[in-house]
Amino acid sequence: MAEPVSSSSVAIWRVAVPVPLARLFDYRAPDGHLPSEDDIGRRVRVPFGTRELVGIVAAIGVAGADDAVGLRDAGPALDPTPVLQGELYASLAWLARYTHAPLGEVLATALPTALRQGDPLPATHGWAWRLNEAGLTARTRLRAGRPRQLAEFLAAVPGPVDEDRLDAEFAASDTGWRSAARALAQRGLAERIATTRAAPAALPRPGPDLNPDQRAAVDAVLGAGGGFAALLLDGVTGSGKTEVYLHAIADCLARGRQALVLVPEIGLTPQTLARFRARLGVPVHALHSGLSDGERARTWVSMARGEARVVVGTRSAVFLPLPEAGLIIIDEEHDGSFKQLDGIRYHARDFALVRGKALGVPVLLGSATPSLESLHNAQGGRYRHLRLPARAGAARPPHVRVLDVRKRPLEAGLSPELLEGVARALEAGGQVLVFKNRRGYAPVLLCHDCGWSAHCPRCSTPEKGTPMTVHAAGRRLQCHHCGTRRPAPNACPDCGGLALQPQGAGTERIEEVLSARFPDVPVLRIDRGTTHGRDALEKHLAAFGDAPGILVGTQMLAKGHDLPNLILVAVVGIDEGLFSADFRAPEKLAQLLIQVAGRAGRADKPGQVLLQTHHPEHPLLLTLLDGGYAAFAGTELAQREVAGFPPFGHLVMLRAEARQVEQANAFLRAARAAIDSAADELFDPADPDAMIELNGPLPAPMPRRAGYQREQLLLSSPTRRHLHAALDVALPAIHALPEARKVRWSLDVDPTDLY
DNA sequence: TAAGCTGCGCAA
DNA sequence: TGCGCAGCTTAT
Repeated sequence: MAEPVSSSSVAIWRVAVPVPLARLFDYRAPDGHLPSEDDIGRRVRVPFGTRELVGIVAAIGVAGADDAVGLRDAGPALDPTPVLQGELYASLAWLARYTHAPLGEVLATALPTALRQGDPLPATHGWAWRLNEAGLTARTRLRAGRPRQLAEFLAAVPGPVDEDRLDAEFAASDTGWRSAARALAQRGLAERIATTRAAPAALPRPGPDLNPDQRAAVDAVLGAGGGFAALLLDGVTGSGKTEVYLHAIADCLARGRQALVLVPEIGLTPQTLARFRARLGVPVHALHSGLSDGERARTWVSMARGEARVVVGTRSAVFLPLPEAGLIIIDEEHDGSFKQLDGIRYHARDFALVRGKALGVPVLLGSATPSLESLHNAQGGRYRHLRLPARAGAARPPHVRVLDVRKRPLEAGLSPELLEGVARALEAGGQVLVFKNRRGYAPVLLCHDCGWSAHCPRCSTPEKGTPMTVHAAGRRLQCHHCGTRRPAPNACPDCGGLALQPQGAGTERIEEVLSARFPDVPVLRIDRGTTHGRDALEKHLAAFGDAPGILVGTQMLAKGHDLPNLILVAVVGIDEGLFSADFRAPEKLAQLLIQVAGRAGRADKPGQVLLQTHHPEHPLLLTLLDGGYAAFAGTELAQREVAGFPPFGHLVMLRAEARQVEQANAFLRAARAAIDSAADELFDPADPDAMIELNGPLPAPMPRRAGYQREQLLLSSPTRRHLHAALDVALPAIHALPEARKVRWSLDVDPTDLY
């Protein structure tokens, strides 16, 4: 591979630099360096303008001395071997092409912050504890207690004991072993020593027996024979998806392979980790935003070295190296947090599938409410569809009752029937969850007599205007999309009735009303206002306990911490979700309703769900109640097909923001012209799917944010290929537009939210 | 994107 | 003449 470099030629590194420029930059490699394919993927510090940046060698070359004259010198490579290589490097290069983002930015995004900044690779050795001579003799004289218990354990196990093993061994204790170890060390009885960490052998502990459905699902994963397969595990809440994961991971570990589990941001709780750790018998690494840069880099590197075997992580964990990959799991695959909304706008679930295919390992997507994309793929035979219909144990699904609240007197949006239901549940000694997906202010002005609600005259989809938000104690209406304001009408424009009311309060007002009405029980509000930080939700819920009480909150409550005594879920304020302009709103609402309803009655107590609405005849609700999520998905997919929306059509969103609307608009008009001409150039009359539809420029649903005017241009096509081909042609021209200098713009392939 | 130009308006 | 700053150019 290495070519001799004569004195008249120099080795060139073509470096991917983390700047928004879609090209590589050439540097001279250090004197005497023999260019090698092994350079690709190594980090290198390079001068860039007046700055110095850390880039990744993306290609190598040799130049004659004359050609190299204009080139600057790269610093020495920061790594002896590539940090990004093999499948990961290739998949990231694919991602750069797919997202139309510069390779340097994509590669930088994939690296943990510490490595991105050029820090040396962290040591990944582990620590272990052992008793010294003094400890061995003194241990029997120790007082009963945690240090004594630890000393006995260290004495009973031959050799030093890894901290990971101690973590697993003492996982159940609330105090842990670390303070005990410190106490022993202080008395000179025990010592901590560094260990080189080989890949540990798995010692899984048996879990509960699998039911036939779970067994079949596990067999399907194992039946993939270690090759690529996409499997959709479609299982209702409480049907035991995690057990399937654990068995599949245990098998993966037994084959000496690594497993990666992606979970939504809210799903990575200490309880989840504890369950994985207790069962798998190997260290389970967590990767999430709450960790320090150092910890993230350590996990990344130990995965690259094959030392770490299992990682449970959020979105960015999809960038972990998997040199000995065996299995990738995406839990709650429908969850919106897998899509990155700024920077490199990747979708972790979709990228995980790309990686699984490249790695030749099964990818297991789990959800009680699968995304329509995944269901469509399952129906088309691209994914294996695995179902877990039964709830584990004897628990029955909750009974759902719709409360038609038209013409009913409401207090903070709560009907008498709902309040009565709450009272009865509390009297029965149970807990109640009141779910309201808005906090802060009244989101709609609604006619109590006929169901009319105020819509913005200037913002609309083809079918329906967007609801206006009530401000100033009901005196004013404001559109959150375009900023339009007008006084609230006194009478309903539809029926002339005078029963116009700001509809529903946010969670705060609901909390207030419920506290006043039920002063004898705790009322706990859970939303982004009261609950932020990693473990805040778990802590709140743990403190809430099992005694009768009321939880009020937003979608944060749809997940997390099992509440065995929760016997009533009351859902209020979903009406605005029924009429949202976003084409994904029905899907999100259906998923949310199913998820939150699934929280009721998990133990042996039957659960009840009260669904309060002004639109009891809304097709979404009827379909969902009648046929469940599967029926909803069927009708919704049919509508998506008619509208040409995903998964039948493919979208790309071009967004622009500027101080003046006209600047954003001018840029998008010019971009549209560039895309139009690219599409014309590529148009093949023999291929009717080749057409690209352009929609815009239009104001973004939230047209003004932080002082910037935001406009957008939506591209859609029945096939991805044509969309990408047109963008490949048009984007260099768009980058070069004079109008582009006056705006901040971005491209979002497969946008999940159209704003 | 971020740093460093250039050219202009303005105060002295 | 010296400054602040907006608007541009440029990155190997």
